[in-house]
Amino acid sequence: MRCAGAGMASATLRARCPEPFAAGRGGTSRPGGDVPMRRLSNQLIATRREPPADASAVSHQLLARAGMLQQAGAGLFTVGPLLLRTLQRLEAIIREEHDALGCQELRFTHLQPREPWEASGRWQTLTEDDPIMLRTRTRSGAELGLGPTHEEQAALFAADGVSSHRQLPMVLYQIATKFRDEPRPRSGLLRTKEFTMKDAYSYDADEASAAQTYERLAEAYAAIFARVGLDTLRADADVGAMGGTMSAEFLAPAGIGEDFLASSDAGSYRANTEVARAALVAPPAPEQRPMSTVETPGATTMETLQPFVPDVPPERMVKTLLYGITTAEGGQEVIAALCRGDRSIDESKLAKATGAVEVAMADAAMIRSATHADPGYAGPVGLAEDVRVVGDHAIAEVQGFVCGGNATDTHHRDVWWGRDVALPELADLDRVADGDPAPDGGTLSLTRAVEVGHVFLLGTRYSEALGLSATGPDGVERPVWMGSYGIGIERLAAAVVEQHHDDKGIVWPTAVAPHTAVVVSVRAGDPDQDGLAERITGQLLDADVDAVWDDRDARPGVKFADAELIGFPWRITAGREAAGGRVELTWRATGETEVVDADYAVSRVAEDARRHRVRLNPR
RNA sequence: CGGGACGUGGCGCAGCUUGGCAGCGCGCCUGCUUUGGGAGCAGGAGGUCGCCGGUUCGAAUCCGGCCGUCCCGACCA
Repeated sequence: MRCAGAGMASATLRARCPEPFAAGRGGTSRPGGDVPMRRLSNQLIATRREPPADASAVSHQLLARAGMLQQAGAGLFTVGPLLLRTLQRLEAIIREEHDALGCQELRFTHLQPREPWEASGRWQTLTEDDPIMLRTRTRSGAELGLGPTHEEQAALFAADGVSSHRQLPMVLYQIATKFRDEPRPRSGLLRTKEFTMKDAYSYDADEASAAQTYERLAEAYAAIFARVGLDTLRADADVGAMGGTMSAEFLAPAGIGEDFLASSDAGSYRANTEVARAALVAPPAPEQRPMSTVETPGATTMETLQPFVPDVPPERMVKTLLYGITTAEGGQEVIAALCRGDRSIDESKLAKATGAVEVAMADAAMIRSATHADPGYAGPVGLAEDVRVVGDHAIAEVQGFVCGGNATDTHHRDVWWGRDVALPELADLDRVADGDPAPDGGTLSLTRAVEVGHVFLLGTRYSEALGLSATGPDGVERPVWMGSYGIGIERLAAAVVEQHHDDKGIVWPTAVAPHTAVVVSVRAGDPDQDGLAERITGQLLDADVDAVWDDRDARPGVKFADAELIGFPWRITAGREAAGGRVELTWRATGETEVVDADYAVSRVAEDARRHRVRLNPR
């Protein structure tokens, strides 16, 4: 990395070089000055025509083809120099938005002692029940977890310094590596075992203040994703294993997403399908008639049942599905889950409602023992005593319904809750689907999406467990309200690629591109072209534009294809008209090209860069 | 963890059914020509066929075990 040189633009370029290399040393064989890192000929550009066979997600394929990524193992990736620049830009944007709110950056340890995890009650959960935390032992026998998250440490750090409400509210954050032993890493960078995360922790004296802080962080998240150029929606989410009182996630619609976002066309309702509710209209109750039994040979599904009870619509039926669940303590239990005949059960909601760690459809033997019938005839009336019954809220509104008779080829009709059978425990078990009525009066549609950010209002769980409290204005000491806020950096980059690409490659938004502009000299060695290209590169750098010069001795087609695959927002091409000081200016997103004076190209790109300025080295 | 697939030069793949010299495309190296959309010609380098064991005169190929990777599901802070 030598930085001296005698080329025409070397004075300006030299100013950009790291101090120790900025002076001394002789010339170079390369034409026109010498700022190696600003020349693609000195960088490793390992583009490929074809993606590795293991890459299936578009973002994984394109990042791998662009040479920005290399897989080290399942869910483990080496981030190449170009991708690192993008990650650094993402981090810079996140820092700026957090610092603007007065958040303070710090760094927790990756290795965390067992004891605080014991104190919060999460050691067992995270190392045994759902062993997502990798752990190890020191030579002296101390047990350590490799941090999958840092609530415990966040509570402990604050406990050491916070004692009064006057020090609050406060937000601490870090940007650091997280380790999670994911059972199934997938889709390239979207789900990995090791990744960079921005995690923030908020501290407030009371709930009202905590809710405000939570809201401000959520707004900052929206601002961050907007700057990044990622289309995201904020949605109500599952509080999950974190525990807490409120939670929202930021979902970036993308075909590869693991989450489903239910959103209303009326615009005011959005939720992850894990918690989404449809606004179901209760079917009108029929005239009271005594419960009766109907012979229904072979009617083991809603469709085959319908002809036997033609006057009863599916919404006036109650479906009974039997599940075998595994509880957190390892126990096995049979659950009868009830929903309306026209609806279905969301198994993740069922798991949450029953406290199950695992839910599976019951097998035929379990069904026979619970119902004394072949599969397909289960119902709430007369189930085996030891079967726990849980119903979706919507079934409470259904009366005079049809349900399985717990005898082969038999159903009951005109069943009334309270009269014929007790209304069971109720919970939200309903699986929402495309076209369902939304709570805000609109219609729900489901979209695949990538979860790029998640915010939690935690309450006082961790502060109580770890001794974090503050004295209020009334002189009473109370546990501090905490919140926790995460953004996955690599996943964010991958989501951007999922949303911004075309058949030629990646189309980075300006704010997060590895470089804002690439200057291409069409024929390496042509003095006019090289001279102009280097001059432009220098001018761009002086204008604070992150530019590189593709000075490689390669055919133009290769350079163009690489520029498009890597996805630089701007390409300035010094070619035929270089001698006259004219270049082509190409906007990657549209492919639009115009022939302009070099100075105009520089100012045009500089203007775009200014609009999307990201400070890579703050302070 | 359940189901499915795959593992052969750097990358993508064929060969395996029916055992008999390890191949193709891209990339790489050298030379000449070429030079505005992934160049042409000529020459060349590069592979313990994932690992271990078995069967066989002989194994990339058949058998067993193991490891690794991907996809679907389960799970997911």
